Amino acid sequence: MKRLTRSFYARDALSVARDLIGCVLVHHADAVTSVRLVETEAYRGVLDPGSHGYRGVTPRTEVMYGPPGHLYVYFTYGMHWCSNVVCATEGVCEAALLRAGEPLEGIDVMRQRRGAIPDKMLAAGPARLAQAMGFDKTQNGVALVGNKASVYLYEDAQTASYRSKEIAQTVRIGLSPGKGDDLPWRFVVKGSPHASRRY
DNA sequence: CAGAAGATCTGC
DNA sequence: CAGATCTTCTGC
Repeated sequence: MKRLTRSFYARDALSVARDLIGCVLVHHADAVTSVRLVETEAYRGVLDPGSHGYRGVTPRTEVMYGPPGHLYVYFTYGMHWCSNVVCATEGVCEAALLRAGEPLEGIDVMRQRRGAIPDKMLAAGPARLAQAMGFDKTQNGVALVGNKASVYLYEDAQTASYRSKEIAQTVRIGLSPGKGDDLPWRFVVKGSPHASRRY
């Protein structure tokens, strides 16, 4: 297994989102939980009406405008947390939304967090994934790189096999008309039972 | 300072 | 298919 380093994140969000497919996301908390990503989306700051960073730096978006290789966690709809990895370089807002994954380690812990539901439902959606992984505002801004990181990503032998599966590139989910809903910046492993919706 | 929308999910 | 539920930002 090989940890993703700063140079992986220091690219445009579209490239990062695509290459995150098949990578493993890990959270070392009281217990260890991990998922293999099967669905991501790119959000591209000032280029992208769908991005929280479209209108520049605010208290909420400052993490995305910061250095790459950090986690951006936001709260929405009055009850959900969603997580992204920050891309590009400091001062440039780009991020990849972590939309769905296949549970690997800590499945029992994920069930404690999410309820007694099937594996394929534990992380099938950005808010479900964040809940299964135990992410909330505590993790907003944490570094994904460096030896002390408790949240990080890695690639392994299976990563290549996931990347060589058929990856669908589609429009993003949940955006209002005119807010970048026509941009094909979503990546999903075709036919994956762990995706937020079948494709 | 008020109002509206929101990168969603669950249960009816 | 509607309700939950509250943060964040915009406009006045």
